[in-house]
Amino acid sequence: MKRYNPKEIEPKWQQVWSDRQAFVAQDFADKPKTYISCMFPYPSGAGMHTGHIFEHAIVDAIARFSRANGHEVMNPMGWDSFGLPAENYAIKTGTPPQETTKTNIANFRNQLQRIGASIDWTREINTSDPEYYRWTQWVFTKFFERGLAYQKDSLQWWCPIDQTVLANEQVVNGKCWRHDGADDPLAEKKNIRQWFFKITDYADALLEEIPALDWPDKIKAAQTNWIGKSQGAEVTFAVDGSDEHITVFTTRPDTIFGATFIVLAPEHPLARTLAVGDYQDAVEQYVTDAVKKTEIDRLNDTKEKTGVFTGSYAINPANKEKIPIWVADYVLYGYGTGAIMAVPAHDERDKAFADRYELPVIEVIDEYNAVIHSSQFDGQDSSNARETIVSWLEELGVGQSKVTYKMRDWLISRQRYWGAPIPIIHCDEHGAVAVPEDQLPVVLPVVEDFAPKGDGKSVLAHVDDWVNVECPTCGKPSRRETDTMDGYACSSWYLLRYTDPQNTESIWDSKKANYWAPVDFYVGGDHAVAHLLYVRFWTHVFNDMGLVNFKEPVKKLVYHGLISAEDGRKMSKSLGNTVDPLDIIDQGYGADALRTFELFLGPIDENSNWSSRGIAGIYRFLNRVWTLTQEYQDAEKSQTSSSDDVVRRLQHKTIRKVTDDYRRLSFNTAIAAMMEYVNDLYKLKNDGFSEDVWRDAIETLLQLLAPLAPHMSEELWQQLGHDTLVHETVWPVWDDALIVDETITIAVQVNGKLRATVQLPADSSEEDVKKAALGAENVIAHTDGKEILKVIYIPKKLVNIVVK
RNA sequence: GCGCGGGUGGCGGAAUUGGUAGACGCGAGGGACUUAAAAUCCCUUGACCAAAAGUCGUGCGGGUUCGAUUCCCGCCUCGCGCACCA
Repeated sequence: MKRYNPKEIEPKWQQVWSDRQAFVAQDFADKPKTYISCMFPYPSGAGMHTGHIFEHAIVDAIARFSRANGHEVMNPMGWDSFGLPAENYAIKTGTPPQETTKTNIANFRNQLQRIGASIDWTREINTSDPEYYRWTQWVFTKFFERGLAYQKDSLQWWCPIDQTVLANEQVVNGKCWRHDGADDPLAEKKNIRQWFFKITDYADALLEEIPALDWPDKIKAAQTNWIGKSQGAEVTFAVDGSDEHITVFTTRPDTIFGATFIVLAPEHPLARTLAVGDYQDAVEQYVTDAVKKTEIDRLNDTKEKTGVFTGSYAINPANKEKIPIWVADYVLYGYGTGAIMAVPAHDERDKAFADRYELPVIEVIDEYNAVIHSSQFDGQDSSNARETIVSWLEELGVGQSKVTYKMRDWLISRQRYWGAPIPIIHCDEHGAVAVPEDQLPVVLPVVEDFAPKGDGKSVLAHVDDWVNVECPTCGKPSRRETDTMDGYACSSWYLLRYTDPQNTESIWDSKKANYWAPVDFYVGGDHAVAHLLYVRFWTHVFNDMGLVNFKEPVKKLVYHGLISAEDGRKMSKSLGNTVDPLDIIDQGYGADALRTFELFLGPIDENSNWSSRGIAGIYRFLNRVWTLTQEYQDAEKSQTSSSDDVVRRLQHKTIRKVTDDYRRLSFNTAIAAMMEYVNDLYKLKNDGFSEDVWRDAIETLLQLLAPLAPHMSEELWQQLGHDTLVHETVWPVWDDALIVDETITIAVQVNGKLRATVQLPADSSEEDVKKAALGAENVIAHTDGKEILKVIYIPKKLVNIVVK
């Protein structure tokens, strides 16, 4: 009898799959298609740990299941290879990111091959490949043409020592992360010209599609929140004794009679100009300090609201009252108009502020939600008053209804080397000019020294022969844009590139994109808003450009949990608690046990922990499948066996259960069902093997198992005499007639408590069942001498006898 | 603070539509095989009880129902996301 040896069979089948090009996806195949993808990885130097393998085990199980169900499956792979770690490594070691990326990709590819992932490697893409980012840049130029890419000044963190822009998370205790000692200066805020994508133009379109997405509610809610649409009004307040006006945004125009002061964000242009007399110095100081705070700091200061009076007053257009104008950092410049009318009676934050600075509070909504102290509007329902007051303000010419979003435009400039260069040339005469399509890609030049020069620019700014070019429009000496694009730009369209990855003429052939996409299953466990919103945004634009005939890129989002280390902490190299998948495979467990085990840990959308003991249980199970198949092959087989009917029934029940579980992506219960099946077959084999029924039972098992443990399934499939791959045979179908049990077990309750179970023929009538239930020994004991009020009958399940 | 999920044996988890709570696995205990061990196979394993019977038991407190892990109300608690968005 052959022994189960994953080390031998796994490389063998990986080679066979590769030789036969078993997973190459055919365009326009004459069968249903399934397009499935994971969120492509950043190829880090550390490689993948067993936590990462979870995602690939899910993808591969779905891909193989779909293939076995007669679908043409595209399961591609690519690399999100631009990013900071490679660049920082280059700064430290001088090794160009191009090189480290290449090495890391080779490592990732090897890991995926060794777990037996059924990937179509002919579609491999890599975001840092010029042939790829050429089209990222092309999209940028199209966005630029459409007014969706634009430059504007924006306040950014700046390190005065390194003379460089800092990301929010690089500011520690108000100082640059590299210079946060006691003597080091505070980081500053500087106005810098940056590139943005106008995602706000698509706020409504993106919001509208959310309800129809087959995505987890959690992600849909997160995106809805992020877009943050709110209906309200803009109201203009005149400044007393001045020509200036302040426009505020409010969602509660019904409370305008209760507005007792105005608050401006510190960044608001009028904050300084409205400061008068003795108040000027304090306002100046407050604004300077506030601008320096990160938004995170402002958040932490929530408990204590601070602000300063400008000395100026505004006129409340509703009641003509003179109300003071304050500056406070609890008002954000980036939202609404950066100014609010404060209604302390009906807003907690305004109340806290009013309490602290002893500002007046006027109630304008009573406990019945009716408007009071509001002149002609008194008595109206507050929600009704929202409309009538806005109409009134409109008539007065000081207000209009207005929709506002929390979402801001997407800042995409990065003063970094390792990214796709923004394809723009700055000309004195023509301003920002897009690099013409026939001059793309703008190839990232190889440099010697990757360290930032301290001027806040990417090192690209110092590659003179790269930077200095002619203006495409007039030919005069001009300079290239030296910022690169946010990595999220590269990942916003890769799912569509997979449909036509080698196209050198256009970003993709629309026929191919429309055939494969949208993605049927997109598997990931991260990026609830950022990437998953950006990829939707780009696809909406592609739809407007006529490049695809759909708006939404992802039909079903499979959002999985994370597998942490055995100690319950997140797996990380620095904690030293990672588990290397290749180690597990090489220890002898093999890839099949690894994959199956990870899917057995629990429901895929929940978090779980790695367990070095648990995998042994799965390995035992696979061994039993192996042994059973060997014993069948080696045994003297008869034509029929006494347990044939039972075997057949179990087989069909298991097909139904496992198929159903796979369809709802409930892999842990599918595995449990197969274990039960194998355990049952183990007992039944003592009755002897019958040739056909057992062959059928075992072949079914191999087919059901193949999406999870493909190597073993192929091997045993071959041993049983097949020369095709497992998935090339049609997925087993169950016969309902064979599943029906001959006897049924009925639970018998008395007053809802289980007192007995009775066995009856499956076709017993309601009367028979009730009779048997009432006649059960222990039931008689509990009903004897009591009045039976009623008998509840649930067919094939239970009888509940209600007694007094 | 708001939003979205969770809380079931020693542990991971199952119960898909309100119908026998604890499938399957891990761990533990016992047995078979073995000179012995590993491996393998079989049995037991929610708590109380010697056992049958019984009682209790799905975070806590109520409710609806013949019947609630499942539905409703009010809490506690853990995780994740967003966070002064007017």
